[in-house]
Amino acid sequence: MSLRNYLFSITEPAVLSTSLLEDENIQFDIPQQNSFGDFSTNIALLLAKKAKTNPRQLAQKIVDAIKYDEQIISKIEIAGPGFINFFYSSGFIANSILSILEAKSNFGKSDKYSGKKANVEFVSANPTGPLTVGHGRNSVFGDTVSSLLEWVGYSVDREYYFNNAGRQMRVLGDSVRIRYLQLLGSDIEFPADYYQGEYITDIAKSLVEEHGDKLKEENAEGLFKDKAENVIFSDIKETLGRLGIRHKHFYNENTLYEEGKIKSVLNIFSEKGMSYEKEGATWLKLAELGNDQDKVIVKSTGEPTYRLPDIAYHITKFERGYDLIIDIFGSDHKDTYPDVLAALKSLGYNTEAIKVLLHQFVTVIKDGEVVKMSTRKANYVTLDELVDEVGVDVTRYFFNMRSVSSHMNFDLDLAKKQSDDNPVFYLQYAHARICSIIRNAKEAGLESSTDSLITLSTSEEQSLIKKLLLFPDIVLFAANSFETHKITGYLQELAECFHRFYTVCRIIGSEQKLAESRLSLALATQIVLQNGLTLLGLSAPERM
RNA sequence: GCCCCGGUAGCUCAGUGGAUAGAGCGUCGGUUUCCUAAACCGUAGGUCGGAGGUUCAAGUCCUCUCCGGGGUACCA
Repeated sequence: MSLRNYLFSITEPAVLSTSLLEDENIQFDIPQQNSFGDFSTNIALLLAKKAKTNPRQLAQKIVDAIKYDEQIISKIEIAGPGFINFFYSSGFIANSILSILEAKSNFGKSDKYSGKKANVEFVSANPTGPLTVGHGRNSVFGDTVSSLLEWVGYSVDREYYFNNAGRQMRVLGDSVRIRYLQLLGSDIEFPADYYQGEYITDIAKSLVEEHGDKLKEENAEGLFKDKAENVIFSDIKETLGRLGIRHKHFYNENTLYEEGKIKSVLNIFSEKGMSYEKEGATWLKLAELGNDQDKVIVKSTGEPTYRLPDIAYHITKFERGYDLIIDIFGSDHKDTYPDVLAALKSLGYNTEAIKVLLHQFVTVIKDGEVVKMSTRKANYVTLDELVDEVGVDVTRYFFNMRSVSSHMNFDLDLAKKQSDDNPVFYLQYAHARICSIIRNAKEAGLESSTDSLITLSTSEEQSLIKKLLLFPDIVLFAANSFETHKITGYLQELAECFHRFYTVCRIIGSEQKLAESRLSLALATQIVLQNGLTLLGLSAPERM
């Protein structure tokens, strides 16, 4: 039982006994100041009005009714306007690290959602060019959210949705074709709105090498497009692979056409009277569903707009039996998904199961200037270049350390310059330090023991243990809110607690029982650091 | 016009309606006969964009407003 759960178990009956608890949830916060205890609740402040009494009197009444184990809780105080502050006994805290040492790599995991299936769709960039730093945020965040969900029991399928047909891809194929002709000496002009990137020329070069001038009469959509798609897609997968990201499914939009799912959705809309024809196009009655206005789902050219396959695609996710469906988009998709959700809802699907997580844009700053990202204009910094410069760990850490709702500034020069002094190294260093202690202890013949954990009583030791015990709560909280930056923030605080402990509390050379206990504490810290780093997809180095 | 996100220390950003608003980097100063100084300790730095309101309590919730970003297609 976590520390928080124990408090709930003793406090709820006490509050109930005052006959005041109805729908109020008892919250336990960790106060900023140690003098306010290990945990604090404001329940008396919230219920005072209902109880027609003042908060402090009510708090006293509740405290009097709390039955607790004095081995666990050392004291309960009322403070300020009516807070109830709980102090755990230091012996109980110290012995709690047993749970960490026993759980090992499972510490922090829970089975809260076991048996549930989740689908997390992310990256989903069409194969028109290399992944950029902008895609990096989506990729890393999506992968980490997936891991978080796995840690709380979900079975997670990572999915990549792509489209290798349509106008974009025609332009891509034609871009390669024109570069190919230019390489063969043609003075044909390269249109300004075609893909300007150098990778296009590279692909054209390899075609020249493979086929000579035999492709002069080929059209854009055949070999040129296919070659471009294959090369680009394998680059994308390689980049993701470097970051440790592997999708289980690559879902091709084309499948929806081949399997008749587009037609079938169209038929349903038509049968239900949800669509109509106007000016040669097919419109969906979104206004009736509470959205701003009706939107086109099939253009007058006969081509569907993106909404139609998106709807059909999400239907397949429901059909595939997912309990939780997560879509990770950049903020530029803000106005597209409400249409899809409204349509799905009207078809009887439970759209509560769909969570659309929008992340704000990454502003890349290079040489002191903002880089305006555009694949078409070849004005971008690729994700590969970023990984080359700062490494996998820094890249993953950086994209996970900010709330996704915040616009992120990514100063490349700074990231490079600070790579020796980066926050990720701070916590990796804590891990390496522990590994070093373990090596030295072995040499000195010191073995860890949990027989006298009660000797861990200094404020540095106690703070560290309390921080360690918090990990499962943080994981669950982060998973429920899909916030990976809660994990990076927590690990940062944990490393800080450890470094302080390390500075003040010597292990090897201390009195035997104390040394054994402190070594146990170091081992427990190593477990939590390693688990946290693993969850984020970062390495836990043994030496630095 | 309308919709979404942001505005908190010099910079980048945390901050469950709670007690004296925090961290990292940068400033300035200190710590090493001792398990890794990629560390630790201290210092300075704030009208939480602005104005109203709700509340015992507002950086946090509501209204209005200013600034920056994104969107508002028969593009995706």
